[in-house]
Amino acid sequence: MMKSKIEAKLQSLVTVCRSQGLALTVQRRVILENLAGRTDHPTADQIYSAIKDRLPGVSRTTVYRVLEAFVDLGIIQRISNPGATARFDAETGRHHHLVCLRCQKVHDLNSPSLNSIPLPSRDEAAFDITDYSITFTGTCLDCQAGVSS
Amino acid sequence: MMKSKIEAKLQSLVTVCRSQGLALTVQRRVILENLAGRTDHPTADQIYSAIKDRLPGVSRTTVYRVLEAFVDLGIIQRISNPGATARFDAETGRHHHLVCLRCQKVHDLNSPSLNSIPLPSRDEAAFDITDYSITFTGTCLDCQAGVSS
DNA sequence: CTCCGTGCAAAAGGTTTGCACTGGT
DNA sequence: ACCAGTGCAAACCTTTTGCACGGAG
Repeated sequence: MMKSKIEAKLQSLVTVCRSQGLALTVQRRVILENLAGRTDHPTADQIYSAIKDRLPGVSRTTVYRVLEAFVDLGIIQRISNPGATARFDAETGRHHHLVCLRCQKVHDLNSPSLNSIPLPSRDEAAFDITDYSITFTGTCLDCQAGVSS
Repeated sequence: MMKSKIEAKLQSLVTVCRSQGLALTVQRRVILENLAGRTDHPTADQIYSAIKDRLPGVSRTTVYRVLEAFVDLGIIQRISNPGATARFDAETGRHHHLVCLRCQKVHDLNSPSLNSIPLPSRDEAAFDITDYSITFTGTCLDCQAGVSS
């Protein structure tokens, strides 16, 4: 029953690959299976470590490439902001961010109503929450106007 | 009037430095002034590029070190998840994340009430929002239990 | 005067790229 | 058989670290 989630993922991989004419390689299957089967949010390298036993000779490069392909296909998600380089903000109060998926710019959003959403309880989250920030993703008006390639 | 925000930041820098016995160097002032004066969320390198005219001979290293110091002092904020390495998630539906500031692990949080917060309007945000994700920061129960160094 | 902070250079990740080969369709 | 996908090695980019000098407190 927990397994069906993994299988659903693998199924969508099959479907997407078929429709896009992409190769359904062992590497892709194993990588997706591994990622779908864990609840932490591994880095590429952690996935590499986890699968290299089952897939001897697999290379780190492949893991990176496969993960990137999956993200493009919408099968998996990359968390952290795009570009993965640290960004800094002089605004230290609680505020939120609008990340443009096209140009990757980050805009601030101050909205009082968003600054007091009900926090999950310590018990519900199994976590001691001290703060939060909402990241909205979408397209900024500039990018909508100048529709480039 | 817009300038007072920058000055307030510089003022807090002065205060903090005094109270902590830290040096109030030109580099620190210029870097903070630059960051406080822009609304994008620059990377360390973007700040470096911006200030190297006004501060010839400044090194990238210093920018990194100063920014890190500011983050520690609570004067500025680092956005993107800690560690800055990309993490992947097979869960593509809307869900939220609990990031432990101590061990940097990322946990999922599914909470129906958080999945339907009122989105800012397109006009309010000047942005076409397609999705969002809330990142809660704090300490996970494991880290609270095993209080390590 | 004493250290903290800086600059340089080099190291240390993490990620990407070029090229030849292998394997899926 | 063809072309996408893979593996390897090297390149690349961002960030960190060691060490000696210079300026702030």
